[in-house]
Amino acid sequence: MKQTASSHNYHHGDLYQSLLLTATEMIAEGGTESLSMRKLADRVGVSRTAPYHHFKDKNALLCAIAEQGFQRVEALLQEVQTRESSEPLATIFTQYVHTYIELAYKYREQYDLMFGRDIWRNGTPTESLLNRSKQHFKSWLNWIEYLCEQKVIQSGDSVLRTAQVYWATLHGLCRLLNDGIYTEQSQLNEMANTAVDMMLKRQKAD
Amino acid sequence: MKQTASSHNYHHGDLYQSLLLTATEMIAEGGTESLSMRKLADRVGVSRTAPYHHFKDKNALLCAIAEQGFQRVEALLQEVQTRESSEPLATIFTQYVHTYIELAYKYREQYDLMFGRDIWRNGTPTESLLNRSKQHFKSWLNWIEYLCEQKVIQSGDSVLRTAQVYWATLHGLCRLLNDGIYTEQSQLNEMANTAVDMMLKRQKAD
DNA sequence: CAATCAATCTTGACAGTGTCAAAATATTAC
DNA sequence: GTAATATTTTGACACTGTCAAGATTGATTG
Repeated sequence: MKQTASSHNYHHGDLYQSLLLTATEMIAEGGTESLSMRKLADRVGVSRTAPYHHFKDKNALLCAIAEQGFQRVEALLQEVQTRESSEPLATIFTQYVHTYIELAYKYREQYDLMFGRDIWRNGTPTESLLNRSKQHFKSWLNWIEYLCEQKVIQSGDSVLRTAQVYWATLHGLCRLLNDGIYTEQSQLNEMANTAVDMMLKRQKAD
Repeated sequence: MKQTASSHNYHHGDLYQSLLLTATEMIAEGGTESLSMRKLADRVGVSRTAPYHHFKDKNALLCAIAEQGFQRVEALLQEVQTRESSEPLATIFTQYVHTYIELAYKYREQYDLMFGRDIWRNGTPTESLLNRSKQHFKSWLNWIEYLCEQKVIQSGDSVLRTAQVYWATLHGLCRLLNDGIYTEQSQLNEMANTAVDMMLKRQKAD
């Protein structure tokens, strides 16, 4: 009973990709909680336990999705640095902050997953995810170092601490937005500007 | 079959308080996830559904616990303001930041609950919790306003935005710590200092 | 004191969850 | 074609939140 069309009889073909894609969709729709292995399997058209041959765990699946999120923010960071020739650094930094927040909001559920308890407290992050997240912070640190050298942003005693605090600020803003504590996005744009003002090196101070 | 001792035969006495207390303990031990209504009931020595006569929901129970957390931070904020006569404002502010972070770490699981998805996304915050959290931010805002007036901390265009961004920074730091992204507390003390430096009004700037 | 009522607690039940073990099926290698 | 391997399925288990109906108690009447 073989079908010439490459459709789903028994072996699905590329279940791995299908699972990853559909799971990402489901999370985008209703958050991590609305994603159950069983519903996912259903939606992909496969039995309950089939996913377990492609992902060891639900945790592993979540890590894979989070990893894609980190790829995205890393890509943004890289891309933004290529604009250096055409724009002043302060402008680029400002743009980055705004875009980061926009991304975190657009993919809010995935963002929550990336930094949330599901992975970092309940589950255990995959080696792969761990590497990618560390790598991303390293990229951020490098950029901040560069911006400090160029006297674009204000730095305290240690550049490392500065990078940490600035990222904490950025992350804090995103969480505020995502957790619905300040729901209005208009407010958040202003907040982002205030934050940027705080970070940028001032020309003069009275 | 009545017992003279006031112990648990059928009516427990003050189940409400017992539940609240035990649930808080369980959360402190293993986070929100390790708290199930059934295990809680077991531990208190009562049947599965008994808690439902004192808390409408698991959500309601969580909200009650979160509310206690807000009471604690509100108390800290109030207490800190009484020190004004004996210490300079900048010192008080610095102390507050450090204490806030310490509290958030000491009661990390409860802190996560206070600002986490469980309540603000999955569940729906109780009216009572909503009021208390709004009230607390108002207190914070008032204090920041005062500190701005006294030229103790740096302010951007809007005091409201400043209060929001500063709180976001503080909150971001706590999450970094609590989510185990920067596990070492020594680092966090330095980070707190860097953050405070960023907020305090500088005497001179070059 | 006895009887009623409301508060409180229990048992039973249902649908849902993650995931393990064993069996079934398809694909690939020889 | 047969054997080995990869993939999928069915069955099962322990766990979850919570609803409905019944049991037990303490308080409130007469």
